[in-house]
Amino acid sequence: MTIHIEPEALTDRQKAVLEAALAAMVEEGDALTMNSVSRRAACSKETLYKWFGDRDGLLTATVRWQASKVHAPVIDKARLDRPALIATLEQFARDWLTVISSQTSIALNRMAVSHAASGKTSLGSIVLKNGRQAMGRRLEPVLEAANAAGLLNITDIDTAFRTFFGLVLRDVQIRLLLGDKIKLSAAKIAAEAAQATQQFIALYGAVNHSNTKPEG
Amino acid sequence: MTIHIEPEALTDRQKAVLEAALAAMVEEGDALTMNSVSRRAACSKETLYKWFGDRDGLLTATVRWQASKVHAPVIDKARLDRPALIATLEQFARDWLTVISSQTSIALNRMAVSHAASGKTSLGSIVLKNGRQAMGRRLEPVLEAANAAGLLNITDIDTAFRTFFGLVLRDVQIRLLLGDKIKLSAAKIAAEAAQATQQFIALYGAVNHSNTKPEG
DNA sequence: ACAGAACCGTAACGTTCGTTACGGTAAATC
DNA sequence: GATTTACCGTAACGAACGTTACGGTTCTGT
Repeated sequence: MTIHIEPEALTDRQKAVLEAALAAMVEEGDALTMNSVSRRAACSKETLYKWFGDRDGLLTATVRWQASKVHAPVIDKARLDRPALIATLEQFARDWLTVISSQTSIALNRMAVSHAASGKTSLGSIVLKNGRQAMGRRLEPVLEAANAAGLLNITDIDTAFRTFFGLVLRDVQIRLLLGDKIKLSAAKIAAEAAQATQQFIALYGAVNHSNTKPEG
Repeated sequence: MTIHIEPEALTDRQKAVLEAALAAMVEEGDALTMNSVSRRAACSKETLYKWFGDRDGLLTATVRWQASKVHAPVIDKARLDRPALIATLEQFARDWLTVISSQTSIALNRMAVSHAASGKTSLGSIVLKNGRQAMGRRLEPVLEAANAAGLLNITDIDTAFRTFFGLVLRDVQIRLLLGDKIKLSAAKIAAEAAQATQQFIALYGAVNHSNTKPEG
């Protein structure tokens, strides 16, 4: 029996427990046990079961809790000229790379992938909805606005977003998930974000005023 | 105790057992048991342990066995003009998308991701070496040849490959790993491969003779 | 034909871990 | 102050599964 608790309806104590579960996920991965979580949270296993039903409910609540914490910053489409568009895309790419390369994101994605392998796609769909899909919902209005402003020349918004997705993430996410040791400094993230933006503009920019090369 | 057996030194019977283990991976994921494998392979568990040491050894041998089966077709760099380059890149992208979207590849990558979460990076590095890295070793000579022939204008081969990686795979791999139901028909794969190639040429092509748009 | 090895099928062992149950404590409610 | 509620810590139960052991069968070499 899995219990559904909306993230908004969580008490402070419950949030603290989920935070402990999150830490356990990061450090132990899918091998985390109800014991280790209860020890970390300094609570009894009985409480875990009363609040979250079973192990699956605890994992789901933890993923939902983490998802609810990530708030997409609002992007202002007020004055959208070419420099503003570039700045927005770069910021977006930086944020994205930063999140993706965080230990928390890696642990959550690994957990969701493992669950998807067992037919339990609930975690997978949650991560998908709050990861890739949330990014799409957040960026697509910007692309549409840029399209309307004559800055971009996009016929299919979804395809354009998926292209931006590929240009930003490249092989980073899969390598991180597979345990490849990558050191992504802030400078490197900024450089990758700038390059991805440059390439995206080169592909979809309506008019290219600069002679920038794809790579510097 | 994990036993190492080179894939070339496997008997036919052992290959059949690993094939059964592979099928078990695809159908049961990480939840596969020594029992299910032995039942599938019609062999005794004692044999599994004698041949592969332990569960981890069996999984590793299975991944290595699958990896040894995938032979990278040789790409002829003899006559490399622009149409030949485009055809090569498209073929490469098609093959890649086809492999990535296969049930076997999905199961193996999921297994490796799960293992990486437990600190066991052996499977992850194997999959990485035979996936992303093998693709790089295979494509980079082509890019270098195209560069030398004046067809492409690449300063950093590795970065260019990672860009191609992103343009081809986009969000497909992570969505598949997370359990998203995507139906990738041969036609769709061909279209995506063509588009990725077109975009790659648009970014790195030395001279653009055609007025093709990034998407059609 | 016969000895030995290899292998199959099944049973048994031990551990881990999810789940439940229970006694004890502290705070809240009346 | 008594009672209820919520929670902690620990113990105990039961199932799943990795691992090992064993008797029976087939294959191999001589």
